[in-house]
Order: sequence, then C-alpha cells, then structure tokens
Amino acid sequence: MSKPSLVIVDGSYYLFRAYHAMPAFTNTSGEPTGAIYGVINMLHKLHDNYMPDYFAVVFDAKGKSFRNDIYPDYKAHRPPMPDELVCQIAPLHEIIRAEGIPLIMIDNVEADDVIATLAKCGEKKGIKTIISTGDKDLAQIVNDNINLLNTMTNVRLDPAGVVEKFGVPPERIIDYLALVGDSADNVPGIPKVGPKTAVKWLAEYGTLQNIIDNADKIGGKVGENLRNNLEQLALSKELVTLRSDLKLEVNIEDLVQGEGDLETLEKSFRRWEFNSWLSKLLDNKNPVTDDIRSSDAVNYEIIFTEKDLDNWLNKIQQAALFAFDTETTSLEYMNAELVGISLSVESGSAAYVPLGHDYQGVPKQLPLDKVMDKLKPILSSSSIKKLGHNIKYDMNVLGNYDIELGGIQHDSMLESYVYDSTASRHDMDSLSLKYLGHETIHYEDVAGKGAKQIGFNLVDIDTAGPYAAEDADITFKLHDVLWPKLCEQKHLRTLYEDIEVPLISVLSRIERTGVLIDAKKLETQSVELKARMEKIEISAHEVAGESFNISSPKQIQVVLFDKMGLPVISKTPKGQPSTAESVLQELAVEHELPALILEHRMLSKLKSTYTDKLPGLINDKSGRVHTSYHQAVASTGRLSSADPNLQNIPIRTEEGRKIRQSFIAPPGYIIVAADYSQIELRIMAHLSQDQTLLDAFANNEDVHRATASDIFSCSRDDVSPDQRRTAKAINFGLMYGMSPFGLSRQLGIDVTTAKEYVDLYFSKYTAVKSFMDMIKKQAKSDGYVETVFGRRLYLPEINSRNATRRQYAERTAINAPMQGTAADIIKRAMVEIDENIVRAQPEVRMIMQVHDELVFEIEEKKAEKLLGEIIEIMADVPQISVPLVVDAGSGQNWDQAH
DNA sequence: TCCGAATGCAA
DNA sequence: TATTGCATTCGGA
Repeated sequence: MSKPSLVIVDGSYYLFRAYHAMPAFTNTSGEPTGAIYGVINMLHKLHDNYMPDYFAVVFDAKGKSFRNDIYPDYKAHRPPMPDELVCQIAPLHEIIRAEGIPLIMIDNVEADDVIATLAKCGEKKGIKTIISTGDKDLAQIVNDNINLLNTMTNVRLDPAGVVEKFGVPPERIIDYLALVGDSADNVPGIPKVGPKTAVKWLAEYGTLQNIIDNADKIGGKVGENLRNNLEQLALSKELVTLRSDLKLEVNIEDLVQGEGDLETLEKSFRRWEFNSWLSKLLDNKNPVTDDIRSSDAVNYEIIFTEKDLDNWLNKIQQAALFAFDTETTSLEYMNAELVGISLSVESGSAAYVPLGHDYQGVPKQLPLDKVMDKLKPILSSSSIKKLGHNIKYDMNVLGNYDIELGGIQHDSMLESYVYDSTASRHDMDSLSLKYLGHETIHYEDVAGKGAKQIGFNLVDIDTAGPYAAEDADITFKLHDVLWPKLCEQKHLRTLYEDIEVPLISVLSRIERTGVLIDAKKLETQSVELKARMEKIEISAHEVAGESFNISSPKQIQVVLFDKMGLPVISKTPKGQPSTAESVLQELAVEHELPALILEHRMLSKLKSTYTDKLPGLINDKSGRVHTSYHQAVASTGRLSSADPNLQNIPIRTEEGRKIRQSFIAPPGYIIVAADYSQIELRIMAHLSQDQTLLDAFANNEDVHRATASDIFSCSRDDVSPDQRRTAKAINFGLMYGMSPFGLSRQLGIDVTTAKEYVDLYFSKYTAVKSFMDMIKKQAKSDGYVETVFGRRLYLPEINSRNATRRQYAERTAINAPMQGTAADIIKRAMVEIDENIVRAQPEVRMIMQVHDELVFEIEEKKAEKLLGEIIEIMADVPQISVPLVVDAGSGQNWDQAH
C-alpha cells in the first residue's frame, strides 16, 4: 500500500507567478482579476493531477518574522506590491476558502517555515509530501519523502534532482544559500561568490564550517572577500535556514479539501466574472432544473404548421428588430443547403422552423419552397431590420435561394469585435459564456465531432430545435448586452454603423461573385513543378550522400548540422537549429545542399498551397473560386481571407507570378486592380504631422528616395540604389516599431551602423520620433490605442513587467494605428464603391480585397471610365492631411493588372 | 485523428 | 530581436 500524500502549495509564490504570467485580465468594471484567475486555475490543475489525500495552501501573513529581528534589512529592498495585485488577495483567499481548500496563514511567520514544518510533521506520520513552489530555499528539506514541484516547468525535484539543479545535495543547500546570498530577500552572500564558486568550494571542503575553517587557504579576491565576511556568513546561514519546528494549531489530518461554500463561490464568480466556472458551478448545483432557472427561463418552440409560422411572421413584421439564424448542411456557403431557420423577436423566446431534416422517420416539415416564398419579402425588405451572429454567412446561404438579404441592422459578432477586437474569439459560444455566463448547446453536442460528425439534416428535430432556437435567442441576448456598450463610445458606434455593418453585404457580394481561375494553366504548372522538384530532390540526396525527406526540417537539420557539420546560424523559438530561408541562404555560400533545399522549398510551397489546391476549389455551380473574408479576426481591423486565402497569392518570384496569371477575367471583361500607394507611411505622416514627411507626400515624391536623401544628406538625384534600399527598410521597420537589431538583420549590417541610421532618421524626422514616444505613453495610460476613425485596440500587456511582452505591446501600439487606419480607409472605400458603382452596374464586380488593394472585373468597354470613378472614390475617402495616391492597372489576368 | 512546431506566402 | 494574417508538412501523442 502506498503512503498517504500531502500537497502543499506556496500560495504567495503562486500569486506572484500568476500576476506576472497572466495577461492583465479585468472584469467589465475594470477591476483586475488575472492573478485570482491564475492561482485558482493552477490550484485546480494541481489538485486534479495529484488527487492528494491532504491538501493545503500556505500564504505569507502580515507582520515581521524572526528574521527581521536578527536582520532588520531582511526583504527590505522588496518593492511594494502593486495595487492591482494587493486588491486581488482578499478575493482570492475568499474563493480558496469557499472551495473548501485549507488555507494557512500565520501572523509573523513566513510561509516557507510553515511549509517546512508541515512537511516534516507529515514525514513523521508516514506521509509523502509534494511542495509546489518556485522558491529555492525549500530545496533544503527535500528528501525521499519530501519533493519539490516546480510549477513553471512541472519538474519534480527529489534529492537527486536537487543535486542536478544546484550541484549540491539538500543537506548542503543551506550552506550554499548562505554563500551565494539571495538578492530577492536581501540576504547578503559573499561578494563575487555565485552558484559556480559555491558549488566548487562545497565540493572541495564538504561543509560551510569546513570552508570557514580553511578560509586562509583560499586565494584570490574571492578568498579575501570570504575572510572579510566570515561574521556575516553566520547571519546569512541563519536567515536561509527554514524552521521546521513551529508549533502549529493545525493537524495534517485536518488538511482535507472540504465541501465548499457554493453560495459564496457563486457570488464571487459572478462578481469577478469567471463565467466558465460559474456555469460549471450552476450546472453541478442544479443539474436537473438548470434550463428552467428563473432568470434563464426560455421558451423555445418548433414550428410544424402553417398557422404557427404565420403567427411568427406576424410577430416579425411588427417587431423593431428580429434575430434569425440558418442551419445548413455545410459550412461552405456556396454548397450549403437550408435545413432550418430559427427566429426570435425578443430575448428568451425563439422558434425553430425545420425545413430540410431528412433522416429515416423524420416528422412532416413545412415545405421549404413554400416557407421561403413567405419569408422572401420579409428577408429582402430593407425596412424590416435584422440581427444575426455572423449574418454574412446567412446572407450567403440565402443567396443560394435567390434571396438578397436586406435590412441588416446588427451583427452581434461584429458588435463584440468593434467593442474589443483583442478578445480571443467572437464566436457565439465564447461570447455567451463571457457576457451572459451561459454555456450554450454546442454544435458538437447535437451533431457529434470529428469523423463521426453528421450533417445537420440528419440531426433529430427534437435535438436540433433547442440548439437552433437557442442560437437566435442568444444572438438577441448578446445584442442586448453589447449594443448599449457600443453606444457609450461614440466613435465605436459610428465605426460599427458606418463601416462594419454596411460592409457585411459588400463582402457577401464579393464572396458570392467569386473569382475566375484558369485551372488548366495551374494544372500544367503543377506538372512542371513536380518534375523540377523531383530532379532537385535526387541531386540533394546525391550531395548529402543519403536519402532523406527534403521537406522535413528535422531531417534537414540532422543532415546539415549533425552529419555535415555546417554552423548553426540561428535557433527556432523552441531551441532547435533553424533551417529557415535566411539561414539556408547564408549556408548556401559554403555548401551546395542548402541552395537545393531552398529551391525545393519554394517550389513545393507553390505547388502544394496554390497550383495543386486552387483548381480543386472551383465551385461546380459557379465555375469560380469563393473565399471567405473574416471580418472579426484581425485585431487591427484588417480583413482576413480563408478557404482559400486569397490575400497571400505569390507575386515576388517569376514562378509565383505565374499563379497570379491564372486569376483571369471572363470573355469580354478585364481584371482591374487598384491599390493605395504607401498608405501606411502616409498615415504615419498624418498621425505624426512630421513636416518633412508631409512635404514629401504633398510633392508626390518617391518617399524612400526622399528619406534616403534626407538621412544621407545628398540631393535626390544622388541617392544610390543601396541608400534607397536602406531608407526603404527603415521606413518599413518604423511602422513595425523596429529595433536597431531588427534593422541590422534586415539589411545584413552590424547593429552599430543600424543604430546610427535609426538615430540619423529620427534627427531628421523629429516629429515621427515624438509621435512614437507619445503613442507609447498614451497606450500606457489608456490601455489602448486608436485609429483615425476611432477603432480601438486594447493592449493589456503594455504595462507588463515581463519585458518581452511589454515591448511587444509597445510595437503593436505603434503599428496598430497605422495598419488599422489603412484598414478603415479601404473598408470605407469598399462600401462607397459598392453603393455608388457596383450595385447599379452589372458590368463591374468587386472580386477581391488584399489589404491595400481592390480587384475588380469590368466589362472591357466600360473599364476605363469605371476605373476612373473607382480611383476617385478611393482617393477621396478620408479626412487625412496627406494626399492618397491610388495606383491602378488592368489586363487579362491579375498579374497583368499590376 | 488531433495538435504544436516550423516554415513561408501576402500586405 | 519587426506588424497582421492563413496554410502547409511533419511528427508525436
């Protein structure tokens, strides 16, 4: 039989750890909650992992300990705890207690001493203890029955582990710490003695006492330091020695996790908005009556009769706003067939109209065409206002039934996105949990998941009904919560109403129009690529002298670095030797294999991602390729494109451009592309109001050339190609909040030179420099940055104590207003072009958006005139103190249009 | 079958 | 040790 187990948590350590590791979460009232959340989460995980017989959390209490008596400076250099942390302590304790976890805090005694005492006490009773902490002091009590658990790394330290980590066994840890000291606790050590020296001495002389006795024999400056600090060593030793003989009023036997105080937990979870725990708690508390809890009482019905349907249609027509949601057979909108529609006109009640369930024994449903005939005038009407969640999808599906959805008033997904674009996801399930504290029925709950998932048409109507009706209901409820929040922020509301909502139908039209692709051409290219790749692979294997998978970075790594001994230039984030493009390019100088790998990589990328894939994505019915633009994904306000991603079609290489040549116009039409020239730099000029930069744009100069002539103090005509390249790299780097290091890497120059360039730049463009300082400062005080149009991006980590995260947030603070303003501008242009040009004239179709570029197909005869109108709208959009220049081109394919 | 890591395409 | 995305392949759980 195994021994009983005790897990002791160093609560104070957890608290600091959670505070620093977690993003700065707050509840909607702005009170910080990250540390509470983090600690509770870690406690849950730890308990689930070890399921100990006994469990306790120990915190440092108020008051000075005996260590302060013998050494007043003990922990004196600790900065005061930040307020955002202090205010989380009491609520954290309350939750821990309410969860029934024994919490120990003893005035005037440090947590470490309590932990040591408990562990030793347990040992006497034959209990095995695991102490979860990051504090190295506790290593001194490790033995076969007492282990440490490093929460960070999940590494468990037994005596051998202590030796491995510190170089000395647990019995010598006190000696070791006394020699080294502890700057965090302000425990003095011997000057110049660090881990290395301490371990060396202890290996040589065995114990601290023996080192002291032999102090004369140790030479050099450190020996002198040792002899000069002998007295202090005794003090340090006392300070680092943990007390394990405290008289505690608790018995190990009492350290059992109890029942928990559900009332308090519920109250706390609501107060701090830990909604996932809250809903779990409520589910457990009230498993049977959960869905009829009075506050959540809902009335969902399934409609089978014409009379009931008419009844609902009446309600809809009278309602100020109604929510609807479609259930379909597929997520690909072009192939999706309607299975049912859910409707809601007020929070709490909804109806599901099944239309296309077709499993064996399905009840008789209302006929789809009849229902659609009745719905069509309602759905098409621009005066009957609709609300949906990702309503663009529903609009696309309705397009398959020849219905053009009108009257789109709200989209709760976009409300959430405009309110806080940095929220990780804006799907209904997450938002319901976040804003309503309600766990929705998940799609997987009704349709299964993975390979076993079935189409919604095969889902039992009685199962589908509540799920589908809930979608419409939750959409309504989310809108009820989010809309008032948006209205409180005038700019956000305007952005949402004037840009995002109108854009929904514009994007729907682009998506459903699709783009014509020359599949034959791509297939031919695939064959060519395949042949080239095979040749390269064969020669690569010859050069390497062995066969290996050329598309496996891991195997390349073995061949290049282990077998051939080429130098490791850089490492991946996980510490593996990198075989990325820039690395291989360098290695190509000394060996022929890297070049072969590079070429193979490029070709295989083109083949697998583009030439092989795109032809298969052509829709049977339309004969074209249909992407999805995601309107609530990019934190900066940009769109993204997926399935397929049409925003990363190659352009830089000759082979890549061939792929663009396969994006073609139908007979009688041409492809027209219009893109904003240098839009982000222009926005930077506007935001910074830097006169030099403003002038360059006002005079319509080549901005990189102008920058080069400014920083290298030469005339515009004397700028060398290399100087222009440098200036261009600086200009681009600036917009990303670049560092001199980044610039040096980009240009392949040393950091000192790069820094000189940056300094030179800022001395000429002083307003740019002050703009960047200002925006960082503003981000730090506000917690967010804004675009010219008032789009907001929260930067919770801008004040993080973790330097990497903070600097990352600082770079985002610089980049987001520019990238985001550019996104706002082109979105506005799209709305206006759609409204003023596309809708009225079937001869022109908008077919793609690539961040700063719009692509159209236009009937050849009208192209010139319409392009002029398009450019005019694009250039006229903003209120910005820099002229916007639009470059445009046209041709039979997308490549020619550039 | 699922997921993270590494890589590379675009603006 | 440069911003925002999406998709691929590999390889291990």
